[in-house]
Amino acid sequence: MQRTGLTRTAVGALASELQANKLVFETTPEPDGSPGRPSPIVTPDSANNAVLALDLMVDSIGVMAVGLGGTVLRSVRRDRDRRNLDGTIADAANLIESVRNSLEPSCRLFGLGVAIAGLVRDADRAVVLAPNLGWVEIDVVAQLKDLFEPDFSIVVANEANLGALAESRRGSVAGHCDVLYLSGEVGVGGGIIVDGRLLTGSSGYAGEVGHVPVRMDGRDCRCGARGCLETEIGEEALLERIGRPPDGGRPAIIELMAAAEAGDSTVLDGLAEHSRWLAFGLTGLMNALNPSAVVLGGLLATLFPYLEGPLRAELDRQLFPTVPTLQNEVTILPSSIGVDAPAIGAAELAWDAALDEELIESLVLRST
Amino acid sequence: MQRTGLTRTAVGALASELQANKLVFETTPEPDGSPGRPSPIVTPDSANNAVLALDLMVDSIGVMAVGLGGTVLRSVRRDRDRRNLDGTIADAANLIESVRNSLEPSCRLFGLGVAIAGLVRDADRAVVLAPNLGWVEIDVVAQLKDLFEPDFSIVVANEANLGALAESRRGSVAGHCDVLYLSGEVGVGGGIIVDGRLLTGSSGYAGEVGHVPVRMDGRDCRCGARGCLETEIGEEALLERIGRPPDGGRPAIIELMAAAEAGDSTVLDGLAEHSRWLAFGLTGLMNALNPSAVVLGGLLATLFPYLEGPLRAELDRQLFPTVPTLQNEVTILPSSIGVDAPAIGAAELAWDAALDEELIESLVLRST
DNA sequence: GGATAATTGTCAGACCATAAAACAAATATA
DNA sequence: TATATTTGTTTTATGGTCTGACAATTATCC
Repeated sequence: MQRTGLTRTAVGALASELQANKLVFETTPEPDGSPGRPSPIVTPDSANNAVLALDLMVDSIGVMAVGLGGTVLRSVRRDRDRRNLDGTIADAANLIESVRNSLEPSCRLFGLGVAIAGLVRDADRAVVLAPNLGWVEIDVVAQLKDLFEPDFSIVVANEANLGALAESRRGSVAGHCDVLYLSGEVGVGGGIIVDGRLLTGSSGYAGEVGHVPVRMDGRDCRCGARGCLETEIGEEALLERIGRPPDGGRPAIIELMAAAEAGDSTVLDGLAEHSRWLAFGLTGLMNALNPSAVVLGGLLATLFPYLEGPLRAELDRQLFPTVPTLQNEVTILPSSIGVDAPAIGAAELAWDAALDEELIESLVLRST
Repeated sequence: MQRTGLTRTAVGALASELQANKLVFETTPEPDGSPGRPSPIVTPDSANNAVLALDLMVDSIGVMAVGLGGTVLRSVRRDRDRRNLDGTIADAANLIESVRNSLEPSCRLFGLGVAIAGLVRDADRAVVLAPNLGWVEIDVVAQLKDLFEPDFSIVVANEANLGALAESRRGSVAGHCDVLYLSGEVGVGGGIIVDGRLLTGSSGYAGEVGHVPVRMDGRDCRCGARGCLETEIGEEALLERIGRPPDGGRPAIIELMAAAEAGDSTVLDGLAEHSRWLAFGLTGLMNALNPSAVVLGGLLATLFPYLEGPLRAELDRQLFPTVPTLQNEVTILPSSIGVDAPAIGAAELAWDAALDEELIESLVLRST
């Protein structure tokens, strides 16, 4: 019955402890036609137990409250128009306060997860470099901790890494334990899930799949290197490839989608070429990591209907073509969460930290 | 004192249990000048507890006996001259028997680890494809199990993956938890260590870093794809780059080393170009995985003195040059184990499986 | 509708690993 | 020789889980 290998006794003890801590409540189930005494359904009390998530993207700030179990209780997003650090932090603080005040007074908060479009050092959770935010060596936790109790748990991680976590737990590939996530906008980021856990690497910088080099004589990348995947499958590369000004932004993409819809062969050819470069980058990562699923986010999710065909065709040619079964073992899907993926991932991370602490706390309480 | 957080009591109980099982013995230590009662030194009884390792390489077969703690008790290698499956298996069986018979009669065997130059499916430990051995869908465990008791533990994994495991535990980067290993011979393989564990991926095919594509208009690869890293940094590519016949094999490499030693500028230029491609491939993997150490094996270890300079220079240009501290955080070293790395890794894997089983067994024994 | 089977919660007792505390043993130093 | 220091050992306590018996709740069969 239970996958954990625990007995009814132990499960019951744990469940009643969670109930005593008001983390879950039990309901009597609908009769389902099976014989025997029915098991009560334990439901996480998501309305009264939540974490906050903050997503600092390049051109918007998102704040969420996510209940235990993953229910999104509140979600707000506003444009990021104040481009200096203090202004961004102030806007974020205001959003956080408004979300916090909109929650029921009975709702307990267990932590804050922050998603950042930049490199986050694992050791001190500091932002080492966020080129698109204009940050270098910023201690985000220090900037935000005055909003909360002194011991309030704040965790920080890379935006795309958290997007990967969100997709692998709540998104289109929920249940997959080995996931490669790749999200393209102006910048290209990603994340790697191994055995259900986010791969952080030794310092926390893992998952920078946008900067896998794919073309030795390629364009200069904003990271300072040359020929990165980002310079081939980022937004600017796509627009340039199709003969549009590379700084056209979202309106240009919308126009491009319309042209593709109308069958514009220049645009479709450009998207096919785009797919080939995407496949080229994915092949290496898939051969190195052997994921069971690949999720494409951001612009790549938007364009997925036009990318999928040429992408699969190219992968068929590149992914160990001598072992044809290999290709069928991997699922390739667009993101199902979309722009909120990093925030949802940040909430997941905050919950992970909070539940770890809860566990430790309960052990300590027991021993006193 | 102890890193595990256990008390003296618990450590003592575990140690005496291991001693009762004749897995370890205790010795009185040399006086070291510090006050207090000295702790006895527990030493794994490597002479009386061993696993076997079999390494099926392209042109040789290696068999080892490795004691508890990693001591190599026996190691033999012979050329693989019989090219059919039955012949190879027969030779392997003979080698295994001779090694087994050479051990003390008191020595208990806890399992066999097999390293294979091919793709190994995790689910059933079968060899899906070993192009250089000429194998497709071979159940190696079935081929070998008649040599042993019916319930003898046999584990199988990819040769380069096991090389990575060996280097991360017993080799030049012992102690590092996040390691990228890349070994080049005719074929290029590798392995990825995450948090001290071998990354297998969802099906067991992870670590095929030789087939990361690096050049869209590159040469055809034996894997069926085009432009794989192997086609740029494999032995054949190196010889061709320097103007030698690509099938020169080891004699050609020895001659090439001599020319490099003598300062032949064509050869040195070729090795620098080789290093640039190596750096190109490594950059992507390092950005994706953020390892704390990179180990180069096989031909790349042999050539390391000539590759290191240009390799580091190229990595300086490619690895997030805007964050200069990043490059200093990673150690890059040649393999210190050499050709025996896969066999030692296979022994490690066999020990892992055996100790898991020991643990389970002791738990079962307790409860009866 | 009542008896039976099936399934699960709950309680009491036991077990096992570890922790805590006191004591013994072994070493260095004054 | 005495004392301090460090560690092994023994005894007792504790906490989480398992076992087994019993109670509770549902479906099905007659």
